[in-house]
Amino acid sequence: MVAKIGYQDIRTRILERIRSKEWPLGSALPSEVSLAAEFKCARATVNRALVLLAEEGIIDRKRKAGSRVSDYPKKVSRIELKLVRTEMEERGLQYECKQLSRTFGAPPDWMVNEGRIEPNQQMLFIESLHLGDGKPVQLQRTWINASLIPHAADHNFDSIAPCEWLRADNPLCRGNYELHAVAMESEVAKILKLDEKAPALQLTIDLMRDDEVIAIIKAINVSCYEIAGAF
Amino acid sequence: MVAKIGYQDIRTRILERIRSKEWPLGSALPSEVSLAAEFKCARATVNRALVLLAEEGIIDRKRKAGSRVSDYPKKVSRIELKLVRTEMEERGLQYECKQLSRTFGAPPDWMVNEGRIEPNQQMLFIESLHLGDGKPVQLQRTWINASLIPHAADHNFDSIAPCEWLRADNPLCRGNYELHAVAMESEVAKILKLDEKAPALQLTIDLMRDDEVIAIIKAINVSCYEIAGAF
DNA sequence: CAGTGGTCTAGACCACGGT
DNA sequence: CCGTGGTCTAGACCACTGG
Repeated sequence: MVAKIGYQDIRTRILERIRSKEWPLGSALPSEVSLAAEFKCARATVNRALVLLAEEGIIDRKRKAGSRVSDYPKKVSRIELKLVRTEMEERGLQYECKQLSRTFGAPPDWMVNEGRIEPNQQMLFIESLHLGDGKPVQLQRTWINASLIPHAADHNFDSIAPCEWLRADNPLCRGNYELHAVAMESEVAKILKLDEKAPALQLTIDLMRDDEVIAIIKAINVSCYEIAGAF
Repeated sequence: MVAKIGYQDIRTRILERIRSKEWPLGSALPSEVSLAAEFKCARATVNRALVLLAEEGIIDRKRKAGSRVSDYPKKVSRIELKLVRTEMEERGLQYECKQLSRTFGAPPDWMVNEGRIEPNQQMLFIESLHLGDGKPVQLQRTWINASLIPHAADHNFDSIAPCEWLRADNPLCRGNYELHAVAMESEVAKILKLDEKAPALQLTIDLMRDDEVIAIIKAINVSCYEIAGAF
């Protein structure tokens, strides 16, 4: 009895053939039926392998036309945007979050000008500092749309960060993320204990519920991002 | 005859229950068998939906223990690191790539100091500028390990960017990516026509073949990254 | 139209790991 | 131990789309 072939094995063997240029970039793969015959397994098993490869951006699939190796294989990676708390815990650092300020009023000009929100909304603004072993790691500025999340006003964000509270209050809501390199404003630099105009990664999150913005978060980060993936 | 239920439908209905807090964060889901009974479909269909949700970081699954809603749902996103060429084409801009310089020799000090490569390797260094409609968009500095990719020396990277050539030459090799915010060096700023010390996103790619570094790319970017995903 | 991928089914066996 | 998820099978029907 030969060892049974699994979808991971099929994926591996296909990858080998692509890497060895037996199946060059842009070339057509055999159909699922013929691959199943070759590997002596069910078509569903081949299908699972091919679906995986397509998700990874390595092959393109079309009905009738069949599967082919991407001529420009996408470099698709999975990125996990972790909470600062999670990152600190994974590194074994003591996590702490402090609320620095809290105000209520109209959205700031830039937010309206960038078209992120309508000017007539009332926003709860919280500035919070995240520390790892006492050292500043990230400054978060959170604007919560008080018209949509009125009960946010009842909360004190001294121990729980606004982003964590929002996540628990609105499980699984969508976010649009933008990553920018910015020069630090002097007040931010002071808080993070860095030089004025030091370069920093700034992540802007628009938190959406059915096309309505429930909150906007600006996270100014001291560290960097690391990703691993296919090239 | 009722409409047949597909795995996407099951995923949607599960998401609804999580969003409505019928199944709170951290709570256990019914087993695949009971869900299949409830939805009147095969277990494989439920399984496919649950595997999807697990990949999205929304639920955690363990044998015997069953599935439960992640207590801290991960914010997993897919990010596609596109070639500058691809990005320009998608935006309808004229893409162009110029080789600025090309030298050969030992790896630079920082590369050795950061432990990215052994000092005794010979590297081919190419500096190339990527333009969209004539405007500088990205500066790439590529070091190719000439010991591992000797035939790179035969190539002229005046029209084809080193990263594209490498990708075609080594299909599907792995890369480790790091994203940093940096202040531009004055020479770089001059080339990109920006202010000295302007903040920029710098992507560093270590290109690997079986634990050996075949190339290192530093891409200094003018633009930003945008991602969409679950919060 | 005909071949391809997309999906579902009903059943099966197995590995893992709480209890 | 034994229930759970992980996977495979053989077969089926359908939707899409290229020729």
